[in-house]
Amino acid sequence: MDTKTICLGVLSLHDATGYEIKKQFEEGPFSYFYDAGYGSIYPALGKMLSEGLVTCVEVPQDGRPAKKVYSITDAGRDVLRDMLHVRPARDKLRSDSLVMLFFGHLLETNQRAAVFDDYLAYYRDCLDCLNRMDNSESEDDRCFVHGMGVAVYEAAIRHLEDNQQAFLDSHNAPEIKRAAGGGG
Amino acid sequence: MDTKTICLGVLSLHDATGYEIKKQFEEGPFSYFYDAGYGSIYPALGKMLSEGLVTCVEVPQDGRPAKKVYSITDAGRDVLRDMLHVRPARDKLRSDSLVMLFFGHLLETNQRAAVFDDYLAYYRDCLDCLNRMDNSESEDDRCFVHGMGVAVYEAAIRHLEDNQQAFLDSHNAPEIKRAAGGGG
DNA sequence: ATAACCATGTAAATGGTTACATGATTAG
DNA sequence: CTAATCATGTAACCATTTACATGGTTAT
Repeated sequence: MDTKTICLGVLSLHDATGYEIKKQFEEGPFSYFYDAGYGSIYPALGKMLSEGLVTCVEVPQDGRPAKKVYSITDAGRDVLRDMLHVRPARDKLRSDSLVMLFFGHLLETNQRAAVFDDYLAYYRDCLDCLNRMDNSESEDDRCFVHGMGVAVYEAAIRHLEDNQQAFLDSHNAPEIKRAAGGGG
Repeated sequence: MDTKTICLGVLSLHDATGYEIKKQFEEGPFSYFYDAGYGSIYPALGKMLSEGLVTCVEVPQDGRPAKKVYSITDAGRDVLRDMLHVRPARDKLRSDSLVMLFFGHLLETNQRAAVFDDYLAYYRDCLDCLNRMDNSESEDDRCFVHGMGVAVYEAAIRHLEDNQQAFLDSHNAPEIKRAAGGGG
């Protein structure tokens, strides 16, 4: 599943410019499970235009470069449908922050705490972002996926909050850890 | 954070072959937040060998190609430490399955149910895999990250289980949805 | 027989990020 | 004045995936 497919998906919901599609990945319902930068969106749009999967209307604007509003075509809808019929790849998560926390013993105390705090703040932002979204107009599909993101972010935040003190303490006083632990 | 860094991380815990490193990404504690194939692991190991970050001992075996057991060097530990001091990139999740469920209305009823079932089964496998792991020898760092994976997978599974019926029903009978909903 | 596991590696192709290039408007 | 937002696009670089290449052992 590449940038082309996901752009086609966004356009199947409503017309959009490349700029607006990016915002969907940043602040919209896609933010939980997909991301793409301008460097992949614009070329994808251009390619699909040449393939007849989308059309484009240039809307001149005062003082700004013309907006290019893309719309999906019937051929585009067919291709999107086909793309949704291939076996999905497994989910792929890559988390540099978790790598760092995993090797937390190699960091200084304050560095480790900073990484932890930033990570927690980051997840809170993600959750806020999902919660800010107006879901009242959404189909059930979208509500379900949105709810999945909320559930996962909440679980992550809860784990971070519940274990923050223990995680940071354990590095500072390893002897105490052994003495305090019941064992078994 | 690239394959080199994460391989170095694995080797900082214990010596390993490329094959064994891959297994760590598949079934080990890294499975939640990192993945890499042979196509990136072997070249990374070769490059690090030439840079003096790791050493390699060839262990001949009966009937099989010689095992190459890699060990991290002091220079390797320094580089790893440095790599852990750059600002971490944001987490990146890519989920084809959620894209499919998001556009579930474009799939046939049985296809949609199949994607859903496979996704739930996949998450259960992931959770089982983490739970099978022996964590008793692990440091607190590792336990914390392991616990994060468990918490997130459990939340995802709960959401999938709790909403499966409603998700599938909503597509089959959209009129009923409207009639049943209290609104507001 | 067949599949899965052990074990390594390369080359081509794909895909994505980052830096570059441009430039007006609006809010602080 | 500065930063952010709106708005598009290319080129170079980087990283990863996939297919290819090899081949014995063990379990079903």
